[in-house]
Amino acid sequence: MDLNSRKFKILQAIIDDYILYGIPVGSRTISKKYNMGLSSATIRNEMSDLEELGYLEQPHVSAGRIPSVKAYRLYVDSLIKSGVLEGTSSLNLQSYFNKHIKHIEDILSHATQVLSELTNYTALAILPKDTSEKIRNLKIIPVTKDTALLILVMQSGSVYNKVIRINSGLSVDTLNHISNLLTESLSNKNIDEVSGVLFDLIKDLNSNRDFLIKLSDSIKYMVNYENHNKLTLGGTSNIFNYPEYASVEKAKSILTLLDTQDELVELLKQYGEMQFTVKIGPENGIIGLDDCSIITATYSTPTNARGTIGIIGPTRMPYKHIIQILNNVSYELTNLFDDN
Amino acid sequence: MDLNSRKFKILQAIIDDYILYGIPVGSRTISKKYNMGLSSATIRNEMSDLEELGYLEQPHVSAGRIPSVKAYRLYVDSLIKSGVLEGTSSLNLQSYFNKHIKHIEDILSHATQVLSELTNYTALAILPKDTSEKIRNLKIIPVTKDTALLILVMQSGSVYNKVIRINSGLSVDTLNHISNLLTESLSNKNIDEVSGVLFDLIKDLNSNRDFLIKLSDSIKYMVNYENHNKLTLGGTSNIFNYPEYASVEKAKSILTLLDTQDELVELLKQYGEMQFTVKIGPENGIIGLDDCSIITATYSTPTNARGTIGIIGPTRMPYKHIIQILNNVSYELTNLFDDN
DNA sequence: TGTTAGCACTCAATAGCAGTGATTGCTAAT
DNA sequence: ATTAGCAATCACTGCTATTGAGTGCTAACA
Repeated sequence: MDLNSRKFKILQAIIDDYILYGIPVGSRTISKKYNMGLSSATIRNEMSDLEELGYLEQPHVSAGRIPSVKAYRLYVDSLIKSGVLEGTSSLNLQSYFNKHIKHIEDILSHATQVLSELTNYTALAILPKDTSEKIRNLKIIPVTKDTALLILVMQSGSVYNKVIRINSGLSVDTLNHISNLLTESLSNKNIDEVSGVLFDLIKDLNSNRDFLIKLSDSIKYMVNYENHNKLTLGGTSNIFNYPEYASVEKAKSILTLLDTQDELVELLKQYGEMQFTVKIGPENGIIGLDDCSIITATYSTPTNARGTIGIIGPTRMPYKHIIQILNNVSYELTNLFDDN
Repeated sequence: MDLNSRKFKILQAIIDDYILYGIPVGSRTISKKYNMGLSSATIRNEMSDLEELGYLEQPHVSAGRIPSVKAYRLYVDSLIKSGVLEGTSSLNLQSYFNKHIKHIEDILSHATQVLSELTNYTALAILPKDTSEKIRNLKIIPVTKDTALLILVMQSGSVYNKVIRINSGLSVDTLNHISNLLTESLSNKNIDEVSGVLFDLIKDLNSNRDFLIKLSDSIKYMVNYENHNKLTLGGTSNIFNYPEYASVEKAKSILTLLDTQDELVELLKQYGEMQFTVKIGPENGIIGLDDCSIITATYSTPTNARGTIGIIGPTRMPYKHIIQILNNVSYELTNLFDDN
């Protein structure tokens, strides 16, 4: 027994119906609504086979059947193979943004907002992390007697800042001097080059050794960790639109996850390797998220750094529709950055 | 008929019991558990009076009674009068923070986290807004041909940054020049003085007029609006700990509110006028938030700018406990800033 | 006059139960 | 290979009876 074309058609009909109504689908429904030219009894036999093959599940014996994760997976794979990811964007994301020039953080926050409105699911995204991005400018501004502010501006316009402790022996002029020296020697260098450059500088200067080492660490820390462990969220409360999360425990578990962020950030980072991912139910690997699907796409900045944007929702999800929207949004997002 | 001391004692017992268990309280419960030395019948009579006075409500005739907003208000007022706000903090917030020097944003975010864990409610806070805060440093860094980054550092170490459009006629050197000039003339000035200083500068320079005006607007915008319209949240999913929000619509409405932020930000700003506020149920004035209480306290930074931190939860709330915790947290928070 | 015991009454909540209907699996006929 | 027919299953619905926590009222009591 294998999955012939008739079985596939029936399975598809069941998935479509279940996605639409969210209640178990019976043989009679398929026979009548999806005019297959087959009686309910025949469908019944096929459904029994499909269950044996692992594509369908039965909540209880007198209920209809619901698609399994395996079925969704088949469905999504065939969708993607059929070219749902192609086609130009009918969406003009640009029009959703006002004309102010914005930071990437603002753009992304806005994009998740838009995405959540378009899909009615919760949207989530992470900022791109670009180790090859070049430093543009560096400045050390004294704040108190023994603290200063380290400000780092990247070529893309990203700004990082961090309070650092300074040796009280360092005068404002010295700091200014170091600041200028560093801007000069670090500009157009990327993060991986910082250590090397500072090492050379230490040799030349032969003073302020500890301070420069600490600076180097701070710079690396800022660029590598700050911002890149933070989820951008949109439409958090959309979760409640679905009967799957009508029970408070379910909703709580997912909202706690969104609150905690860490696990999801890791997931998105991981997914960022792929242009497009669809993780159905337990495929995402997070315990307690077995009945959620996560769909992600990557977007890129002009410097070719890649971030991830996606949505999270119940396993029962109009995959085709959502995939198209997400595809468009990530495409438009990339465009938007190019223009800016 | 007025609220004599016995009635008050009974009312207090009812409130205590209801806060603890969340189910309507009957006369027998009070008579037995709170050994008043009175029979249930007597309590019954008193409860009937209390209902007439507006302190109690009956969900239905054969249920017990629950405290009204008026009752909670009386209870909280008497708590505050009895000096619950005094007494030193037994809490050492400092120990919750690691030893890294942090930005105020990080500290506040951490503080809401701690507060939500201590109270089991959702904590919310806004950053202080200090119009008297002085500018320390200003820098304009070109990013693309026609955009630049405006970076503003305040005396407190707060950093604002914004992408601005520049006239392509402006060279890097000119920008640098303007940047230095502005740092010189604006440092130690507060926001209200920016317009005046720039006006004088325009007269002297007699060029780049439009650019300087735009800069002045940008500066004012950054300091006045950025950051100050953003809620810092902690323990969002704590809402689900309470049977009051077991229904999904309830939970959804409050989470949507937290999502939207605007209304709550306005509220907190307004409450910032007071050292301490307890708004019970409809007293907060937000529609759809009739059955939530909001308790806030102000904290202050070394420059005497005041921010607001608080919690939001169901009307049934252990006010005494929460007020004490919040009082301690705001006190410790203020201390923390002083040390830093 | 305030307090209390007693009692009838109310009503939400719960449990039990029968009926309904959607759906299945199996069998026998086509 | 397909289908009609049928018994069996079982969640769901709606009805009824029961329970029990609670009230208000009245009459007796200190």
